[in-house]
Amino acid sequence: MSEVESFFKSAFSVDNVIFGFDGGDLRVLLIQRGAAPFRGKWALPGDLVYPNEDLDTAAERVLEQLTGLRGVYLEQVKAFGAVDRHPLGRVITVAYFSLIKISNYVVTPASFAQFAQWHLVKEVDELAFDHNQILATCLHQLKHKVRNAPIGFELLPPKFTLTALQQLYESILDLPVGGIDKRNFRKKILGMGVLVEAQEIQEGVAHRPAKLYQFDADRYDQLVAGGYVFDI
Amino acid sequence: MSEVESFFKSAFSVDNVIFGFDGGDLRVLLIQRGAAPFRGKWALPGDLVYPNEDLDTAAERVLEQLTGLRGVYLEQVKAFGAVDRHPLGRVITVAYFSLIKISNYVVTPASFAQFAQWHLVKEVDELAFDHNQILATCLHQLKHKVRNAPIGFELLPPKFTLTALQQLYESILDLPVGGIDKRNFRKKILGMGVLVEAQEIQEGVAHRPAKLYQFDADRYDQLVAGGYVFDI
DNA sequence: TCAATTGGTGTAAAAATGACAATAAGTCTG
DNA sequence: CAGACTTATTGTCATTTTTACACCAATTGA
Repeated sequence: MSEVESFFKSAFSVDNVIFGFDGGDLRVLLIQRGAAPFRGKWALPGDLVYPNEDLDTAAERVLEQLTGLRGVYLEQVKAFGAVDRHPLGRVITVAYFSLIKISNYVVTPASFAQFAQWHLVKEVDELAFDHNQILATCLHQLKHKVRNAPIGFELLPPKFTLTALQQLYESILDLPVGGIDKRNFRKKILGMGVLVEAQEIQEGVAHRPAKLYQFDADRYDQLVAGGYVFDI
Repeated sequence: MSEVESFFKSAFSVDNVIFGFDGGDLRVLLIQRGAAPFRGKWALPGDLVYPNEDLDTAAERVLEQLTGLRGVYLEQVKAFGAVDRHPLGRVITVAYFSLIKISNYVVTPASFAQFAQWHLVKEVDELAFDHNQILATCLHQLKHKVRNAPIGFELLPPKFTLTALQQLYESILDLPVGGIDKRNFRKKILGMGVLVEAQEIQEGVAHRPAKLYQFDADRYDQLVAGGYVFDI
């Protein structure tokens, strides 16, 4: 075997850290492994990358196989390449994270998974491989991203209240309830000019109904084109 | 060949984007390839990762082989994994960037390179593989990082003038000369409390000599431990 | 000594942030 | 239907941060 050939003995995988939000809590989608190694352990949904498949395409495929979902926010975080991270050989993995609204999707476990389940991020226990480390890195990235890009809005219904939006940020950023000042939050978010009133009010609540707002993507794109940087 | 085996036909490499500063300009270290593919083309210094070598270790090795340098700032950026990015097979590469002071190192080209040379970042032409894309991504990362971590100081002599420091930021951030207000810059950087006066002044200049300052790493670590976030 | 060059400094206006509490609009219960 | 309950909505003031801006100081060299 030539020296060059000895290098072509490796594989790579993608691991998706799919964060989900259900209206109150930040969760992450885990599968219970149905095959060795780590059979029975919870793990991030990942898969080997096909030889003729781009990395980004592979990440989209895994996401779609697990959630039936296309076109959501999906971003590469980084590669994890410790020599001994996979017991069966040299496998580098590339981590992606995405963020979806749990209620929009029915999770359909892939063949290599016995179960797929949404776990509270705060209660995740020991995972297979180096997945705890990957999760931690992606969680850090998520917190950074949610503050610097308008990705949070996709987790809410198209029309939402400002209180719901505030609670979403408090949940993802792991702040106590009310950790953000309500008046200052409203001043800031409305001051951005990317929300428009839906001209409707909340229904079915046993108290004063709140106004509903919508995210104005066109307006946001305009602002970005003019150099605007989202920051909350 | 089993299905699993068919996946272990890939290789990975690291490509280092080594930014250097020579007192005035931001440069990047490129090699001229001495072997196919892309023989004769300029490329980022990279190498295949040994089968029993961690990714981070490989990046450090490549950096050391090219510059004789250890212990400098080195950070993974992301993986690049388009199917056709390498003409000889499926090779994913993981990009790292580092930042060094050009005058500190003598570049010693590795075997696969005919020449290694510092190129002005602004004048880099067409590179081998997808290296233009990698360079662009790393440059973006560098600009972000230099604003949020005190990595710029390592590019200057241990004792430096505030004007030199300001010019360094202007150069890396691609701002016009004087693009940063001198008074505001000094107020901000001195207000951080991470610079101490060296109690010396500049010598050999045909004008009023400037005070020299030093970066106080201990003080910076203290501040970080207390929650301080570098931001310029 | 004077011209040339770069070093060093303060202030005021504007903008952003952060702290803080009372009234409004509904539902529900008795 | 009155009163209790719950959440929605709104503004001000003090503080901090940011930005814009111009003159005198120190040295070299002709």
